[in-house]
Amino acid sequence: MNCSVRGFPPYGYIVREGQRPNFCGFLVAGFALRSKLNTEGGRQVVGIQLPGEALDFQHLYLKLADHSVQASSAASVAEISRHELQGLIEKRPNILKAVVTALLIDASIAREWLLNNGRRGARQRIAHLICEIGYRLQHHQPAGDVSKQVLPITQQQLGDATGLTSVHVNRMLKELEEGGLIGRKSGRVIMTDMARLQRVADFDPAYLHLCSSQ
Amino acid sequence: MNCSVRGFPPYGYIVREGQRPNFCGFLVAGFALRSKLNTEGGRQVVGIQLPGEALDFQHLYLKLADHSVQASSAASVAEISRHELQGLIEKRPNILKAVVTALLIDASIAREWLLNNGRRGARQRIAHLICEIGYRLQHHQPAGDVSKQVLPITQQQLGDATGLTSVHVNRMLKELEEGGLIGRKSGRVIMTDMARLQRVADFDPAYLHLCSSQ
DNA sequence: CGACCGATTGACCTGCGTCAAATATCGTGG
DNA sequence: CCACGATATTTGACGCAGGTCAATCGGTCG
Repeated sequence: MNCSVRGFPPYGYIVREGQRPNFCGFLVAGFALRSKLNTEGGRQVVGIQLPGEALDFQHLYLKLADHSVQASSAASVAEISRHELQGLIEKRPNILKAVVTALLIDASIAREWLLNNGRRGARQRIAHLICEIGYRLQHHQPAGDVSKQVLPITQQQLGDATGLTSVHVNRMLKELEEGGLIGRKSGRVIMTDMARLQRVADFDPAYLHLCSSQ
Repeated sequence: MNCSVRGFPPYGYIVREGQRPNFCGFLVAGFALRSKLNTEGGRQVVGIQLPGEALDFQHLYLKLADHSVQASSAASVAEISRHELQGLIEKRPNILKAVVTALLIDASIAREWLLNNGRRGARQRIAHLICEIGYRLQHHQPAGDVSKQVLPITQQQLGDATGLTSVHVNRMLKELEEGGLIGRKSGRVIMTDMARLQRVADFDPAYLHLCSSQ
């Protein structure tokens, strides 16, 4: 199998909207954001990818990328040609199942984001997203202690993901901190009290399907 | 192949959130909505399905449904057991490709909805959704004339899909009508001027991937 | 040290929500 | 065909969550 690893700087584009990607990438290290723009320049983050996750199944059988994928920190990406991956899927039921399951989970997360951004107020909305990132981080590194890590997302990015302005995100983070629900470190978030935050956020991890693939 | 057709009344549940669906459904006639609820009872519509589309690929390899699917008019649904569909996918590359492509398009639509609901104002947001429904209707019935049809969605449902209240949807529809951008018939929307509406809505159909599966 | 990007804060404004009442539409049974 | 109830639309008055604008602060990197 032909597979190489490429490095990306922070803000480097891994896939650009409108482009035709010819390989499928897996995030080996670092973090990435999926995003779209409207014509007025508004940016919406439509997904967050953590180390170990796939980046480009989205375009496996489609001609053009409908959104961009961008490194949000220094990142390295393992690449396999799209054609080769298609071959693997058709021959190996295990791989087919893994790929489709990953796609289904991504879609489930997008739907939960729709609910979150559409039907929760700013405080809950931000708290919910923080919970999601915490859960997913923990799942990827069961040994690590999320309550001591600085989350890999800026206030600007939190705003772009929740449909809020960074100014308002800042106000809400201040409140959450004052309530003892989160910690801060030079402007970034630390999940010091997952249990309480989860209650405030109306967060139920079922949609992440962490241990429920069939 | 074992396949039966079932009828559903308006508002009948085809799949319930939290349930384990054991079959995959195809909408033969009528319309369906995908939706999720938060704990305060807020409802978010996360997708709309038109005749001819698949309803349950979402749960092909996942244990539990993360959202509900509900008929929004009288509907009939052709069902095939999930197990049987899994077998077909593994044996027939054509079917695999069709199923994955449908999933990818659904996911692309969800991402566009995130952008729409997060980064556009109420007027644009509603106009955009109307454009999408019009485009998809037209694609499913190339012979029909969308500009004469009443769209299969209520103002309440438009609100649940865009993250707005039905009251505000009503105000915006009134404005759109006064501007000559849409028609109305007993409270429902008619797309009388697709071209102009599209411009107002910042609508670009690329994300529907209507003719761009690989 | 200087430049730059992100976080922080305050003052002010507006788009959309809330509440509530009136009106229209549709399906059902008499 | 009409009366009725249930459901959806429509409208107005009012309030607030979150946006906008702008200035300041802080950390990081060359």
